Amino acid sequence: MPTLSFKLNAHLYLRDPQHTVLGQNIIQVSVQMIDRLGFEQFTFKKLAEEINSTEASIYRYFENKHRLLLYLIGWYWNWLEYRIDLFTNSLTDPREKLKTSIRIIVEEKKYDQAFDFIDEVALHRIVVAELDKTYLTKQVDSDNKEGLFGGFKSLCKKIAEWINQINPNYPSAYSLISTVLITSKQQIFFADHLPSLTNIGKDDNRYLKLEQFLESLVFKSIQP
Amino acid sequence: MPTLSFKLNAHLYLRDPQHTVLGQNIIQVSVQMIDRLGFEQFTFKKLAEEINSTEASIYRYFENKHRLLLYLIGWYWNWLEYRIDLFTNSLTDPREKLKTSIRIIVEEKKYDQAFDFIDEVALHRIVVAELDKTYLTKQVDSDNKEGLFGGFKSLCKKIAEWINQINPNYPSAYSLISTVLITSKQQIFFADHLPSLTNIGKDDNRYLKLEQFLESLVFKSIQP
DNA sequence: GCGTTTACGATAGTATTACTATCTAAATGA
DNA sequence: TCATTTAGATAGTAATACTATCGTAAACGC
Repeated sequence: MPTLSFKLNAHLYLRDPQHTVLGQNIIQVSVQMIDRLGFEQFTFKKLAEEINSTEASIYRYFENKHRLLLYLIGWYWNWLEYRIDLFTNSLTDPREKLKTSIRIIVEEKKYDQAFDFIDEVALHRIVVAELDKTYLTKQVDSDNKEGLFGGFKSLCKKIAEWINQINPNYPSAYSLISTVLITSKQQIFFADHLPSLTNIGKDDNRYLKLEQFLESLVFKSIQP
Repeated sequence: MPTLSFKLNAHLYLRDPQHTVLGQNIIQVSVQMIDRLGFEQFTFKKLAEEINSTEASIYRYFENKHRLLLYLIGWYWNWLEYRIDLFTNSLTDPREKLKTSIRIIVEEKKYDQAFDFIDEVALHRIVVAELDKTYLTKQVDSDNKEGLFGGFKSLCKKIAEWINQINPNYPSAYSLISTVLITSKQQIFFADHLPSLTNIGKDDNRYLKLEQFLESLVFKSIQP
């Protein structure tokens, strides 16, 4: 199986981390560390120690740690969209495409061999815990102008268009799908930490329950 | 009209800010400042300067700024629940109660004279922008054990019970209502900053559109 | 094969943040 | 009146999020 890579918005980084050993190291180890420490406790200094490099060297790749988070989560959305493309490719019915998308959005993530040096399982946990921090900032407008949220928007648009094919009169396709994308992470977080805010448990079939919840939410909502 | 106050979980503060002039000042001015600066840029030092007090004095009321945010947002949930109680009190049909709740959750907030020294309009903007930061932390579990999220949970439970009265077989009442509570803030944020993720605009009838989106989401979902 | 760019490690330094500690004065209250 | 509570004043600390400069080794172009 060939190794793939995504072309991410060039404003996300100063030097493309996919092209060098140090860059790949930064990505790989930062995923582990943010997953372990949480984004607040994670610093470039700690990362530098772990990869036997220096703070200054990391700053040559990323302007700051917020951009690194945007990069990682941007990568995640690209990866999700790639997977959705992969599995909807052969389908023609937009209902089937939508259903498949929801399954892929929700499904328990496994390590994807097609992408070296990214631990998708840890990255998924990062998205669950840190996603909202990417846009809940005072610089959201300037970040957005630079296109740093392109991955999320692109995915949203793709699925919203299928919804509009199913029911052209449904007026809230974008709201519905952004809600689904975010809720799919949030409900997992609640199940783990604030269980009285959810009906999803900690058991093995949590992903199935979540899928049923969201699938019914979406298909009932868009029904004419 | 009498002035009311809420009894918040005592773990939220070290000294009850509602009981002293300094405390009330801390609350009132921190709402203005967090609204203006955002939670990240807001510091106890800046607050102390603005109210002509000292950092040390503020630390006598709140252990840290995260607890202050939890306090303010806890206050907000209490206020929302109080308003929902006020308007559903006279209703008997759980469908009506649910519908009214959604209206109150979504509605454009106005200054509430019943509560001195809290600017509900600014506080609502804080909830829109900062809510997720209250629980997306590494200490969420210990915060939760201390009951710091009680306001959110209480509101969730109340509304979930109405859903279960309407359709006892709907299996995701808690997930649905926590989704609605959070989405109601998120979609406003998207409308202001990431408009391609929502169908809600910046226009005057945004609250009406949001209400229709969420009302249809909820009632179609719980239909047997 | 020689000069030049590039990459990166090493080191130092800075303003700010999020506290903690201690001391004193004024107000309160029994 | 005396003890306690409350808060202002001041000082200090470890950590964070950078910025700046320097030296060197490898790679790259011609």
